[in-house]
Amino acid sequence: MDHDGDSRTQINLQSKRVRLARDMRRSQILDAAQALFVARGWDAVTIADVLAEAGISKGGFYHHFSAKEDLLDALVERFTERAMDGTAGAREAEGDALARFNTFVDASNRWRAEHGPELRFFLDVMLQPGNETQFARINAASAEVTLPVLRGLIEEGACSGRFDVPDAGLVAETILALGHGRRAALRAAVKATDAGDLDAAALTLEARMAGEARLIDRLLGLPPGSVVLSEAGKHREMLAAIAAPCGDRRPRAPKPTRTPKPGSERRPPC
Amino acid sequence: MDHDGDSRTQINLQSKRVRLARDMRRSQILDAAQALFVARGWDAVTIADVLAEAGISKGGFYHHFSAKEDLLDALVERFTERAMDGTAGAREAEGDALARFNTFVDASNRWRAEHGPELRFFLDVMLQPGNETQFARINAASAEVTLPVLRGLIEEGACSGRFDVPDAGLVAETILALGHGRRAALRAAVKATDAGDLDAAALTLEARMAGEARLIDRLLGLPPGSVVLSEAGKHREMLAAIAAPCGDRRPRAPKPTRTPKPGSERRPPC
DNA sequence: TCATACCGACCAACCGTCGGTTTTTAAGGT
DNA sequence: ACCTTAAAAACCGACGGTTGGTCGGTATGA
Repeated sequence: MDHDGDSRTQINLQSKRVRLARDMRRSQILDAAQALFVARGWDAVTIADVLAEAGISKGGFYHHFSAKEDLLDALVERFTERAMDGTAGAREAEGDALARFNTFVDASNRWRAEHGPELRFFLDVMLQPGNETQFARINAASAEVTLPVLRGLIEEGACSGRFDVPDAGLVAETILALGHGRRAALRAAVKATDAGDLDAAALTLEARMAGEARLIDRLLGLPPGSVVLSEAGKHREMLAAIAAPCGDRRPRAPKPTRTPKPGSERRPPC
Repeated sequence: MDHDGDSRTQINLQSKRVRLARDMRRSQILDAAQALFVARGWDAVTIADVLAEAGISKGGFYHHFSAKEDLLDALVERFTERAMDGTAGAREAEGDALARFNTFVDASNRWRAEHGPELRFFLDVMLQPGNETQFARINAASAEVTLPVLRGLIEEGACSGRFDVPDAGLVAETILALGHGRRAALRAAVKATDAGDLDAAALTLEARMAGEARLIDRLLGLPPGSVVLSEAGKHREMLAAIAAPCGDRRPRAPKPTRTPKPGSERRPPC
């Protein structure tokens, strides 16, 4: 590398930044990055943006993360780690297979309700165009954790004769896939809730969940009404929890992909 | 950037490149891009790569496509356009709802078998890390086309009393989601086939398809064995069609994400 | 005093633009 | 018919500005 070699000799004079413990800085950077991804999306957020938001230099950042991608991995890991704790206790519930199944569903629903804002991030942001990569990873990580649990539950029910299932793995996978499609419905519901139409949104969601429950009944070989995905009115409060926690609306990033405007302004007034 | 600033005055002397009709060049570029994406993945392919592969200049490229993203859109459009023609005829089949359903499934299976190489592209490439964006688009476009058809078929069967279905849309969505999960299985099967273990791969696939069929039976409220996803041995020949058409193995792009090696070589010897 | 958190100037590479050139097509004049 | 002229479209490749990532070096807590 042969460039002007003497400009580097200038001495750093304004290092007023504090020195933090490793995990502190990491999570601080993670928080900053997550906030930015929420507002703008993966591609539209540059490393420089994260640097500014976190208040750290480039060198500092690359001391903790090896690449922009690494940021995503860490984000996913943090999320799934937290999510696992939420539903881990439901594994050793009591009762027969069906009761345990319903308990598990209820636990994950409850966890979802309690983590509204965070969920909104992975619900709202991941689905906006340009974030498919993150979404896929989150999804894969999530499935990797929940699929074995679900399959275990179903297999157990099949062994005890409570369920009538030809292939537990396939059924578990299908149920999970069902939830995958639900995201779109949830997204629409959140949107409607934001627009003030909570009742209609809750009703629609409730209908979908009821439909799903009946499908799962069939998949498990149970009479209709066995599986209960939600008590009445449960989704209303869940929607309320997920819906925008602050009064301010998001900036509505109008640039899902890379900005092709090199003119002067690069970012809309947030 | 201070390099020789007057180099522009040199006159282009070697314009030996032929001039092609609009659609010709477009599809030529598309072919080149597709081949590269197959080999390396979305992020690892630069515009310059496509330029070189297609034998066209940057200006020429941007005369036909507005951005790299546009390339993907065009690719998706071209694919779905071709795919639609393949199964369009199956819509007006004869017989009762179940027979029509089976015909539809059979038609799409047949189409899949006939377009092995192309399918392999969307199967093999889209699933490699870093291609989630394309995969999501392909998937969305595909669903947008096939979901209404499937739902129509199911609704019709529900009206005629042939099917027992609470929510046709939900069931259609679930069946489609089933196919989504199947991709992973197919991928594994293709891999096994490449490794020479065609029999085992076909057997595994056959088992999965049988399981799926029984699930769909339940979803549609039919007795077991009604839905037929494949005649015996059908998957063997399909696998054979999909499996690598050429004897040479792909370069196995070792850099799914951006290459952080600025040393000297940027691309491994292909 | 030694590891490590941290800094910021720098670099290569990339995408997309721009002024310009060449070829084709269309129009008009004779 | 033929030539001339003009507009349109295909095509070129050097350049600008931005981005992700590197590197030598500094500061600080244990």
